[in-house]
Amino acid sequence: MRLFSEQGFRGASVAQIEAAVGLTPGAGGLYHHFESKEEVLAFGVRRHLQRLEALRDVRRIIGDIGDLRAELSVTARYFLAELDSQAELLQIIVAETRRRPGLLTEAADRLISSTFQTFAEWLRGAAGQELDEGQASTIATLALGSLLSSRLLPSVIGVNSMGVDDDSLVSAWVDMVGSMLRAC
Amino acid sequence: MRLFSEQGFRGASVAQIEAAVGLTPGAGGLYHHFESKEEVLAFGVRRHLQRLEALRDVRRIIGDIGDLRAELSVTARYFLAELDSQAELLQIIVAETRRRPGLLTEAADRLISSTFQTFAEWLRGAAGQELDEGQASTIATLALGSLLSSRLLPSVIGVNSMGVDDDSLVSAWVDMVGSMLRAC
Amino acid sequence: MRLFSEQGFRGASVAQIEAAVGLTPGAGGLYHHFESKEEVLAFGVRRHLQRLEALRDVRRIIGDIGDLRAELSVTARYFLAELDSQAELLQIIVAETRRRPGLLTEAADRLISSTFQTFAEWLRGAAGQELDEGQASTIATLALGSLLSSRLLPSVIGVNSMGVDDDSLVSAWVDMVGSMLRAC
Amino acid sequence: MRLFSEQGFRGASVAQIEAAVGLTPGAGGLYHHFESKEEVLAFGVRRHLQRLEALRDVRRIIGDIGDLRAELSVTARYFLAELDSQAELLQIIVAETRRRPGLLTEAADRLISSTFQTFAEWLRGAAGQELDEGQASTIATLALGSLLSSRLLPSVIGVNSMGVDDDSLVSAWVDMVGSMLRAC
DNA sequence: AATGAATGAGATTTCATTCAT
DNA sequence: TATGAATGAAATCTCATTCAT
Repeated sequence: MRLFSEQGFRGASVAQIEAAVGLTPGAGGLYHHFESKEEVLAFGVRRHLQRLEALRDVRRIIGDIGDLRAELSVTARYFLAELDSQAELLQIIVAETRRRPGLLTEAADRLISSTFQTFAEWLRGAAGQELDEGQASTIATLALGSLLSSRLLPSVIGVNSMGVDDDSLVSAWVDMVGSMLRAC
Repeated sequence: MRLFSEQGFRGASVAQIEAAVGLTPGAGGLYHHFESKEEVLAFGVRRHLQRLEALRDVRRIIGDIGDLRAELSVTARYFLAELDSQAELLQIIVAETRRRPGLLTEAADRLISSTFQTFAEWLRGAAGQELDEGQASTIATLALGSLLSSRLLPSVIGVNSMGVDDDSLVSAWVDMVGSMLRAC
Repeated sequence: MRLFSEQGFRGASVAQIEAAVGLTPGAGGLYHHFESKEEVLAFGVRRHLQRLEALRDVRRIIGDIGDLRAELSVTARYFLAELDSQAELLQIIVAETRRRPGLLTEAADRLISSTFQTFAEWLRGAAGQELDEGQASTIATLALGSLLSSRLLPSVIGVNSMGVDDDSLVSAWVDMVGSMLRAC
Repeated sequence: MRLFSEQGFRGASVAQIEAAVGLTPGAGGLYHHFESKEEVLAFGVRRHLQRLEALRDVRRIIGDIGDLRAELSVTARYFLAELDSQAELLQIIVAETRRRPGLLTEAADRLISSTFQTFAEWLRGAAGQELDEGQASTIATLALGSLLSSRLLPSVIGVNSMGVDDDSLVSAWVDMVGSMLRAC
């Protein structure tokens, strides 16, 4: 997965992968363990998603805190941690999803879409009934999107534009989401 | 550029490019016009950046509107338009910058970083002196980041998570930025 | 011919040749003057051989000097001059004859074989009847061969082994050939 | 090496080399054994030079014979044998050194220059102190040059000018070198 | 389970040559 | 006569995959 994230799926040759795990490069030893190069990626993606699952179980344990601001803060930090722990997968998804949809759209959904949806639902719960589905979606899109791109910019595009540290970011983000909720 | 954005730099073969412009694929006709495949990308990037420049000139014409909310609204729509008109370039940047920094980091800076910085400066002007540099950076990161990822998700990752339309998005975004400015 | 001698027949591209004579490289202008790249070489070889002919006419003018040592000295210097004036042709012959016999074996014969034969005949005349054909051939082979390789080594192989100047070389060569003739 | 000597480095295609060793032509099987076509030449040259080394070890065994004429005769035959056993290398050197100096100048030095120098030194030993360095160099140039070109003409230029057999050649050469030494 | 060796397919690039203008 | 443009053929090299050992 490191090789795939650094060099892309085509760029990472089977020989490199073999060398990286201690097999003789170019000898085809990989094919005793995987049917094809594509299967290697599929396996790696599955394993990443399992780790993600584990992380989410932990999240469930934390459960309700009661205080909205605290809850938002934990959510932000948790989402950023998720992105960081899946940085390799994120890079692979960003670079390859459009060209290799089979494996990766599901991963993109599980890593991103589902998070957005879950957050939108949670927002509706937290805000009472006053928030309709469209409003919740909009807030979720803006709120999680801002966190997502704060990770995408440096890790994927290589642009560390503003140099904002995580504490300031999360704190401002909590205020921001809070005021959006209040405004509805 | 279409081929590069769809299939990546390596994935788009010279033969495909030749076929796409009406040359016999695989006959090397491309090399009468460009020194190498890399030069084709370089040229395409340059042309995209020139179009961006033109777009920014138009932006300058709009100038001050006076009303903060209207100004923010124009800014949001303008930034989204920029991203849309450079969708191909954006996809190429996202997929290739880390592997082919030579050509693309400059493009990433011009398309993204500089926009973030300009917006941060504009924020300080709009908010009076009460906004320090760090605060402006944080707001810019969150605000533009949320718009950026609303475009990145569908066009690059292929995830159209929430189905929020642009009008709702911009309207919510203007409220959001407005309240962040007031909060400082 | 300069390009052919420096880069070989294949190595010198038609585009380079065109550029060297002021035509647009790669535009095929050469084909208004020659049927093919091979014809260019053929023409160049012919022109070189004509110059050689001219040089030999000059040689004929000198004619008999009467003194054997003086005659040998002139012969040596003349042969070296011939090789120097045909240095380009010599390099082409050495590098390409085996691969492109059509054009070049005739040139090799005219530049080298015929010189050897003429010299062998001259030797028999100069030595009286005591020299049979085989002896004359042997002496010619050794004598002209030594001069030939003194030019081949630096100009073709790029080895300037011993740094012997032409005057010493010719003087020793005259002694050498003289004593060989006397020995028979 | 046969292909390189017959067709030149560029002329001998990787596919031909593969076919010549029983690999499927054009399948790139060569690259499992060599990094590049150039490496194939480098390896072949190294191997030829090793054989040369071996031949020279044999030469050392012969050592002093005591009789000058016998010694010269052995030297001539040995030098001719060296050239014959390295005929392929010699052809490659002659055709390619100027265009591909990296690999071949060293080979040219080892095959030719060093022989010339060694012979010049040996001459000074054999002639007593009466021979200065310049004289020795001149004699070596003429003497070995004549043998060298007797091989270069047929094998490289394809001109078998005079049809002199080796026995006559060596015998006349021994007389020739002997008289040059006496003349000093 | 690992490897040395091979191969078909395909990549980028070069180039002699042709041709309408 | 010169040129811009094109093309078929071939060159070097890469690589995923297979297979006997």
